[in-house]
Amino acid sequence: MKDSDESAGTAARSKRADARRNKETLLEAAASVFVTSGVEAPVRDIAAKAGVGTGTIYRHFPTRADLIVAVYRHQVEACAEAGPALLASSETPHAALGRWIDLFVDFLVTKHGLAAVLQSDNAGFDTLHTYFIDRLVPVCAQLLEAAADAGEIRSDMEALVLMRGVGNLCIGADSDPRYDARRLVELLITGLRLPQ
Amino acid sequence: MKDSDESAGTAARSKRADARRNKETLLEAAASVFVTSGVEAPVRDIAAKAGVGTGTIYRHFPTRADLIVAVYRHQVEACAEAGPALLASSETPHAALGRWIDLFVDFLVTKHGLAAVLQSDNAGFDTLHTYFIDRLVPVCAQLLEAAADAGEIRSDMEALVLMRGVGNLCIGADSDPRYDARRLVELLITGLRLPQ
DNA sequence: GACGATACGGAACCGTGTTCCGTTTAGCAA
DNA sequence: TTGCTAAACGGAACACGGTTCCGTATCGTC
Repeated sequence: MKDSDESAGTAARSKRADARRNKETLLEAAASVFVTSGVEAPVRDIAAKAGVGTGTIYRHFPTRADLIVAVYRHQVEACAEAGPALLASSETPHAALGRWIDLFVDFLVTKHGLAAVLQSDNAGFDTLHTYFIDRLVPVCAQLLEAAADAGEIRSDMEALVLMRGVGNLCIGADSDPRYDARRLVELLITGLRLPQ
Repeated sequence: MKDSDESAGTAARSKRADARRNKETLLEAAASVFVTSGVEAPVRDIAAKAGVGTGTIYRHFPTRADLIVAVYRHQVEACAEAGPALLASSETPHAALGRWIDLFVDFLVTKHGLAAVLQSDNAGFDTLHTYFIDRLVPVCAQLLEAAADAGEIRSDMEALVLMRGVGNLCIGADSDPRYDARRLVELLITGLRLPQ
């Protein structure tokens, strides 16, 4: 809640009304297009759906990645906030970790193509990388540390590596029904366990 | 060894000498460019390096993916053939599986960007998918079955899924030194183990 | 109602893979 | 050796993607 949330803010005087309206329209159009055509949908398609020119998109979102971030921000936040909650409510830290990773996988798998775009080293998606990493890695780290402290898992796995691994496993999970990302992730988490 | 291997063949009469020479030049140029710029290097770069026009590339290799397949065919073949060999020479099937996966990871990780391109659902890379899947999945399946029969691992993991998982884990392994694909793959294989 | 700042639209640009076609050349025959 | 033709070549042109630019339209204020 740092910007673009005008509903309760006292500031936000500078933007023109039509601009704010357009931004909202764009977010809805993008969300809708992402559902049907995947995250890799052409910018022009989104502009068309929203009934605006491409230039308008770029004024509101400097790059495609910013648009993606904006569309999914809420869900990423929810995922991030679920971490501590699960830790508090689960029997063991390892169970919390498992459930949290499950949430993360849910998120990635349901957004057609998001996982693939998340790892693309295509410069220009830096915003996307940075946002996901900055927001989620600390949460994952907390869960990992708790589980390690409880002696449930090995302590030499960095959150960043695990997150990227899970993210990678989710690539292509939608486009091929034979591929079972969730099971592989499960295996990965199992492999993390210390032979008690 | 079905075509393009003229050295010992009695056939191969139809192609003009310069064409054969160019194909060879192209393969070398592509291999060289792939090493320095990655598998995603522009076709034009490869053409330039080889000193030919882009049209020439497309006459020899109908699509970029065909060129990639041609460049790496030898190594994929070697990997495929290593499967049965490892199974015969290792103490246990699970050890053979581990070593074979290691070979596969070696291959993917050292080819800058190959893993990423391998999974891209970008139609047009079908050739690449098909070749890898057709050639390597049966080998992996054989290793998995042997290990399952020996009671070392769970028997409900399909080779295709495992291979794609391992492939996915290798994505981006080169571009970020903090990411440790090999360790994640190890974890995955560990997770496969039956609690003895 | 007028006017200046703000926002808009979409043509234009750049970098991809791929196709197309006029030009060149290898290889054979006379 | 010379001439001919099918094969191969080169690279301009096309399609398609993200992004930029700028003339035009609109908002909001005076």
